[in-house]
Order: sequence, then C-alpha cells, then structure tokens
Amino acid sequence: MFVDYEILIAWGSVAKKYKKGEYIFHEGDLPKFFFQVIEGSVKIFNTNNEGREFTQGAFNVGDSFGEPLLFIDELYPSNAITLEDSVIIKLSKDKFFAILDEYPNLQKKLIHVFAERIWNKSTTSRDIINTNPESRIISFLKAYKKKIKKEGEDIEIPYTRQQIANYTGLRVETVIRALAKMKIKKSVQIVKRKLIY
Amino acid sequence: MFVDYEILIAWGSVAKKYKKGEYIFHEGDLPKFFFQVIEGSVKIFNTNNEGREFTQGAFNVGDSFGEPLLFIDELYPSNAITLEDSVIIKLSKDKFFAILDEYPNLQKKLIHVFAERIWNKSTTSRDIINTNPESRIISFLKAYKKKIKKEGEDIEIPYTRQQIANYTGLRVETVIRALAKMKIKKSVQIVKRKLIY
DNA sequence: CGGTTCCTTGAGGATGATCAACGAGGGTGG
DNA sequence: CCACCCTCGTTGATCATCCTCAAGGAACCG
Repeated sequence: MFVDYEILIAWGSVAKKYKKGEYIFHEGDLPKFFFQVIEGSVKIFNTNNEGREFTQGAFNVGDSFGEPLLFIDELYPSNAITLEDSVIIKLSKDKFFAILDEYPNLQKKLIHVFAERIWNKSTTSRDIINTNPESRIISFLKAYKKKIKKEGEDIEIPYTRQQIANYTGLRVETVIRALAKMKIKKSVQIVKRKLIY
Repeated sequence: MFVDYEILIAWGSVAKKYKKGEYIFHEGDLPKFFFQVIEGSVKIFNTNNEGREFTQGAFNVGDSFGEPLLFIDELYPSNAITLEDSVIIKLSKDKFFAILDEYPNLQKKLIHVFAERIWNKSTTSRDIINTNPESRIISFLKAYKKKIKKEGEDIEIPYTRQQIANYTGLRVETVIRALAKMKIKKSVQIVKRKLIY
C-alpha cells in the first residue's frame, strides 16, 4: 500500500534512516507501527537455526510493509531488514487506524493490497510444495516478470543465485545446477553469468 | 469472514446444495462470486501433475472463502471442493461490493480476516520451507490447536495421516514414520491409531 | 461379511543438501 | 597499474532424507 506523505506527516509520523542491513523489526517482536519505505528497500525473511534463509517478500519505495500484523494479536512471524541504505517512515498503530477511519478509500486500497499478498503467498506455496527445482525457479522468474510487467519479453534477471535460492527455498548449488540444465534445454539463457529469461 | 444471512439474502444471494466432493471452483476459473459456507465444509487445494495434493485452507460453517480473488485481476490459483454434503451461499461480485459499500464495518472485518490469512500463510511457508518432517507436523498441530483454542491441553487430532500430509506437503508414509519417531520421543501420543497432541 | 478407507512396514532409489575448494569479476587503495 | 579483498558463481564428491512402489493389516460401516 501507499499512503500519501502529506497525510503521514500531518499525523505525526517520523522518518528514520537505516544503514544497509539494519533490522527494522525481528521475528517475535510486538507489532506497534505502520512502516512505509521512502527511500531504499526492505526484505522480510525468516532464518532457521542452521542459518538457512527464506525470503517472504521485498518492498520498495512507496510500499508499506508489516501492516497485517497491526490488525491481529500476534507477534511478527518474520524479520525485516534493509537491503540498502534506506529511509523508512514510521507511524504508531493507533494513528494509522485513525488515518484509515479518516480516509475510507485507504481501507479499500488496503483490502486490495492484502488480496494481492494472499494471492501471491498462495501461488508461492503451491509452487514450492509441489515441484522440482526447475519449476520453482521458473515460477519465481515468471512472478518477477509479472511484477515488473515485462511478461512478454526476455529480460535480465537482477537477482543473484543466492537470492533466487532464498526465494525458492533451495540451496545456491541446487539453483546453479538447475540453471545449468535449463540453459541446455534453452528455457533460460546465461550470458556472462547473467541470467536472461 | 461472515456476512449476515439476512443481508446476503436481501441482496439476492442464492444458496446451493453440493454433494460431498463437488467442486465449487477450479484452478484457472475466472472469479465471479462471493461464497460463504452455510452448512458443511470446504477445502481449498492444489494438485500437481503427479496427483500430489497441497491443502491451502479449510472453511467451515459461517466462513466465506475465495474473496481475495474478487479484488484482483487474476484467475483462481487453487481448487475449492466440499468435504461433505454442504450448502454454500453465492453472491455476484458487484453485489458483494455493493454490500461492502453499504456496511463499512464489513470492510474492517474483511481487512481483519485478510490480515489473519496473510499471517497464516507466512507462518506456513516459513515452517514448510525450513524444517524437517517432525517440525512441520508439530507446526501443523500447534496451528490446529490454536485455531480451536485448545492450546493448553492434549487433544485428539481429527485428521487422517493423509490429511496431515496434504497440509504439510509431505507424503503419507513420511508422516507415519515421523509420528512413530515422535511417539517414541513422547512429543505426541498414539492411542489405538488416534493421534493425541 | 464384503467393501472401503486408513494405517503400516520394508526395500530401494532419486534428489537435493552438504562440504570443500576454487575461479571470476569488480572495486579500492597504495 | 597492480595487489588485495570481497562477493558471487561453479564444480565435484558424498551423504541423508524423503519419496516411491508394493504389499498387507486394521477398523469401520452398510
């Protein structure tokens, strides 16, 4: 979702700078704030005890994140970290609710955004549970192209092998080997280590 | 979510009977209706080409389902099927929107329900991606107990091994063998094949 | 009882994970 | 310009885990 900066500021929200790699919240924290990215980008993710990571989502300039938790009585199920130096605007839960009451069409926007996230997470689980590495990777790539509205064309994928692994729940080596096979099958191209799909 | 029957009926919704195992919609269908369970229960799930199944969620009397798709421009990512003989109320998309406009606190309810679903799906992906069969099963059991608000006590789990497998993305045999180990470790009990946790 | 559904067990195999090592490329500072 | 570092990509060998296939047993129901 995106809430106008004027509104956020009028209601007393505070912008804060974060260095690359700083945590905005941790798994298990009590959710108290609405967050929106002003500059930079944010990743929401989980790690398990072996340090393995799973990326739940990424958020860029204009996106808010973590809002669902404000509506339910649960702790954050994941961590949020900046992917680069960033500025994040922060507003207390009750003020956020007040804004929602004031601007009913923000509620509609929110419903819309939540609906998208549910759809996203449904398709992701579906793809991850059922399939082999190659299909998982293809699903991920398709989702990316869809997100940036380049579904027709071949584009360079701006993710490292490790990032793809984190999004698909695979290991780097597995991603690399799968991509190698896919290159032979010509389902992807690899030019100077850059992935094209 | 739950919308009062009087409201639904006033707006011309239709109740339909379904036999056990009938499809309400299929993956790939165009979403056109709001659905709410009046009697019986519904499961939303995916299958892959090998017939493997993944359960996305289950819905009981009073629950609506599939609503997120009404807000976005996508086809159903999953199937919906009745788990027993059921009665489902059905309302066209635009009438559903009209109701939402009429009753703003239904919007709030909807936001709340969507938020819960997002949380659910996040924790599920987290648990499924990262962990071994035993932890996945424990996560599933915990989620179930939480849902029915019996978190303190040991209860009989009303799911077959196959159903647990479908929820956790495992195979039946794996579930059975994991449960056997867990029984030895005393993390679950099995009495006359019934699972207690 | 006969059928159906569910549970169980064993053997064998495939696949992805793990561990270890190395190569390529880009950036930085001397 | 070169040396160094750091991140990212790659490869091979080995292993553990879960899946697959097959068969049979237990429980329940009409």
